[in-house]
Amino acid sequence: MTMTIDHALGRKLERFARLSEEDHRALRRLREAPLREVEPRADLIAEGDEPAVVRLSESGWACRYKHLPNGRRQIVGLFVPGDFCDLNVYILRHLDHSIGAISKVRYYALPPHMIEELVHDRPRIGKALLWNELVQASIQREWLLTLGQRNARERLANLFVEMFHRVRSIGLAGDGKFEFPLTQTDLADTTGMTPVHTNRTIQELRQEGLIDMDRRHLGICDLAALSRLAMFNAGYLHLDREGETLDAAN
Amino acid sequence: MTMTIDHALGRKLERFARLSEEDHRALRRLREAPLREVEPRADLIAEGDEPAVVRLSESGWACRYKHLPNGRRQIVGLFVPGDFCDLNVYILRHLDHSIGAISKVRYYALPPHMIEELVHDRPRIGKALLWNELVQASIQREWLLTLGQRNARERLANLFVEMFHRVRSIGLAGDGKFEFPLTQTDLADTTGMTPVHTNRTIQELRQEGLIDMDRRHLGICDLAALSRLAMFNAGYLHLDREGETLDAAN
DNA sequence: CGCGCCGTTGATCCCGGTCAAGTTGCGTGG
DNA sequence: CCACGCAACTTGACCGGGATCAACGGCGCG
Repeated sequence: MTMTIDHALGRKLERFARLSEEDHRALRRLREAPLREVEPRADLIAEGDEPAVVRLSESGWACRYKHLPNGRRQIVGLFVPGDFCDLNVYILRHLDHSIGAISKVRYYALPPHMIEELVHDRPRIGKALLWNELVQASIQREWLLTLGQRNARERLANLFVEMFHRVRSIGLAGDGKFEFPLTQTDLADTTGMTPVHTNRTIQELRQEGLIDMDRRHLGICDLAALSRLAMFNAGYLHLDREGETLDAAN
Repeated sequence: MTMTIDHALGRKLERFARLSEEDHRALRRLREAPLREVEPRADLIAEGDEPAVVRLSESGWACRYKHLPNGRRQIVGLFVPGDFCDLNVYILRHLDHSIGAISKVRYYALPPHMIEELVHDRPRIGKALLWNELVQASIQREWLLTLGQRNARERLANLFVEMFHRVRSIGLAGDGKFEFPLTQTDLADTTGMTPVHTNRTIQELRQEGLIDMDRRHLGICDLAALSRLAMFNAGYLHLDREGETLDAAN
């Protein structure tokens, strides 16, 4: 079951500001941009490239990652449908990281002027986009906390709970079970651990009845316990409808 | 030796866009905002507070940090003079982290409308500020790479080289020696290690003739070797004058 | 002059890394 | 329909970087 991207995106942005019918129309117009498709494991854009377009994910999962010269890889961000991969980075001359597809990804390649016009014509959307970027930055800070201070079980637990909330917020995980296409190696590169230890830790969580995970699905069996283990603090996702005040009627 | 903040800030922003005399005048006017002072170890703002002003650091070092319920602390960002602590976060309802002073910090408390007017009146400054935020985000990504994939020596080496470049870019470290007020405990909270291991690792780097560090100064003795050890890749700081094109004359 | 923070040192432990082999499952082609 | 191949997952044995626990020394400050 797929959903149109302006739907997922609109749904996300509405967490910050209630959008008018006109706003939603403007978002739907983003679908006029070319739709591109990349296979799993392929790059959307690689480090050093000059970013020319803004990528808006339509379906599939992708990740932002960086390499060290010794070959080690760190995933520094995950994208689900409705996420902008690089809303602003076209400002920078060269990209300092790469973006790769995890599952098959389809995305809209928006020319920067399209964003600039959208922000100009629909200031409430512009503000919501800024808010969205701030949430992304907040997630990055939480990931720093995770890598610096959480142990193996806490790292995985926190990632699972976060992604559950993020996927649910776009309406794709109502029942606690959702598509989760990361391999254990991807998980290892995300949590800064080895694949072997990632595997063993996942098995622990499984045996304790906290999660139910197969090759491409993740089930959260005991959200409360998992959140407690992770020391999950929902605040950083800013899930509460912060922008009740910023109403379309105003 | 202190320097006026608009000087440090202007210098930084000019890495992206050449500013006109009018632009510089507008930056200088930021100094009309109230100047506040906080003692070392005190907070500028704490998690959960409602951010009401934009803080522009004038002198001293500060850090952004997060706590886990078990008491562990992670520093997720460092601020030197001329840095905005939270250019945009007043958009968010509640702060998801705290900002604390490391040395004595003086900062301008800018009302949000002052920034909004500045960005509106001087679009080139607005664009330079956006660029500056993107560089901050890039630094966060590199820190994720550090915490996930670098070992103890590499972590410290990378931090030292990064801060050297950042301090030099505001004109405070011409000779490779500069003020560095972090305690070893602060360093431990930044690198995700224990104070004990931080201490031992610093001693290694000292004995190898890479650094020269006393209670509040850091000297980079062998920048090339330290950069190599850290696998430092200057790209993420976007130090090259990226915005030659965005000239004030245009 | 004494208290507290910071840096230093030593002894010991353990979480997670490393190395090395399987095993399972799925897509591909004969 | 089966054989093959590859990628992902699993398991076991061992190792080691960094954590932990516990003192102690130095220096800045009241």
